[in-house]
Amino acid sequence: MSPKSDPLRNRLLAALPMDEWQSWGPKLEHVKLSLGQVLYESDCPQSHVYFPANSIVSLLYVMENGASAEIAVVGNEGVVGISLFMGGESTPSRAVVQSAGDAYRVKAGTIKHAFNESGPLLHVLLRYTQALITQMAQTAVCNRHHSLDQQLCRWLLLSLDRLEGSELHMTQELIANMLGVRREGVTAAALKLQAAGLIRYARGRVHVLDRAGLEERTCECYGVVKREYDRLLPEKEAW
Amino acid sequence: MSPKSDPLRNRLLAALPMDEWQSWGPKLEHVKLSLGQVLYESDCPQSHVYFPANSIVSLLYVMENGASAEIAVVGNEGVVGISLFMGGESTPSRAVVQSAGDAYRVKAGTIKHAFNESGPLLHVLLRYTQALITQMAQTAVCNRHHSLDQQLCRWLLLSLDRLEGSELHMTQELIANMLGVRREGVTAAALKLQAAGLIRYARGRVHVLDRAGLEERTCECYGVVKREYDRLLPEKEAW
DNA sequence: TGCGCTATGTGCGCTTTCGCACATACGGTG
DNA sequence: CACCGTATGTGCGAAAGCGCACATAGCGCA
Repeated sequence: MSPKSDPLRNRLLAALPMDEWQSWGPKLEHVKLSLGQVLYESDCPQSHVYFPANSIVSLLYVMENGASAEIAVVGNEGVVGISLFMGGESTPSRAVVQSAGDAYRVKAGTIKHAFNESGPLLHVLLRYTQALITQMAQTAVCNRHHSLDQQLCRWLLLSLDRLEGSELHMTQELIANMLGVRREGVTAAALKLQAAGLIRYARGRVHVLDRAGLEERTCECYGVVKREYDRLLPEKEAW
Repeated sequence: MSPKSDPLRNRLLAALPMDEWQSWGPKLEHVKLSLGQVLYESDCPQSHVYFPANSIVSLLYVMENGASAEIAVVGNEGVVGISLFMGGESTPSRAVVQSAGDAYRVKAGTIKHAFNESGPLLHVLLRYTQALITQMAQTAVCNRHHSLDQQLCRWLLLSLDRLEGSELHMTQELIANMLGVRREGVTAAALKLQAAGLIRYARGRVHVLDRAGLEERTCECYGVVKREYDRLLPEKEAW
């Protein structure tokens, strides 16, 4: 096998024990990735997982207005298309080739089959992990592009979704810590929300009066995260 | 079982099929989480995975200067301590209780044992996923707290690590897209780096002249991500 | 050789957020 | 009920980044 077509150039593949190679080797397809090529589109079913050799792939989130932010980079240390084995099938981000080169890929069905043999707990946890990853990615995007006001709305809604009732026990100081901003900034944003009649608060208690109003005022990030959680972790159905 | 001590309040646990309950039920320990309680500390071995019932836990990254940013929130839809089943054992973030309440936990050894039965490919991919997650988390932190100059250094280094040689084919426009900033901002930052003799560039080609210089100028985020990748995906050793 | 496209450099006013200093106000404790 | 600690409100000037407009400059192709 010539070095140019050696799957071992990918470190994940290289890490597989010899006996695994018996089965995985024949399933790998060598492909050339060209600059700008899109390996998967946001929310679309993915056909393969890609193991880059000397290419680089960017995972990026494209916002409704077209602006974008990179969430992560993948090179020969990794794999593109984790949602296929995480169980979610797709993700709300796009994978674009940032540096042309070689890669190896495996069909979606093949990789999924390998994981379907594992237990139910595994599947539950992996699906959850994918939702969590979406939340992290969206946090990064939101930090970059959206106003403190919008981020506060997002934060309130995400917290509210995880609580019974409509009251949060949380000082502005604490919220500022969570969002990574100044306490004064949170004060200013909270004042606006209160003036708009969306919340009411005092000394470490925040009452959400108008949930729909918050949803209107927040950025798309909240919805993206919410929908991913709902999609990946539905209320009851058997997964 | 009274509602107050019902593990089914956690949606992940609720999603397990009945026959799984036979084995997992007895391994769950009911615990009260109090406000501010730290479930695990950055880079420390984690003793349990926690399934929140009506409590909320924040995952946050604490920077060297003490400033912090929340990476994600976990409530009854999730689990705290994914690194235990991802294979990394620890993560560079901290888990803090944001809203007191009940949770159920399982000993680290128990959960790890359940996963050790699965195949090597699974383990490789899960470990990689954890590294990727760290990169996303750090992106979020970096977007919030660090200057464009530092972020450009981080980006160049992360890309360089994934390439042979010291040249990047990438216009400033493209880099701006990746970082989610204006092209002019990248121009300004690149000029500074060039003036400092760290890089040289022209029309879509960037030569890195002084890698150590970039590492000095970038924020801690690069190092955090790099070390996590090195730790989770070592060059050769059998995992 | 010269034209045109694309990449890069620059100026300017605006907005958001920061850092700091300090004012106010609620509420639990003695 | 008075006090004090903590929570919240406010007013600066400074800095970073944005949006826009436009200037310059290198490379490829006719």
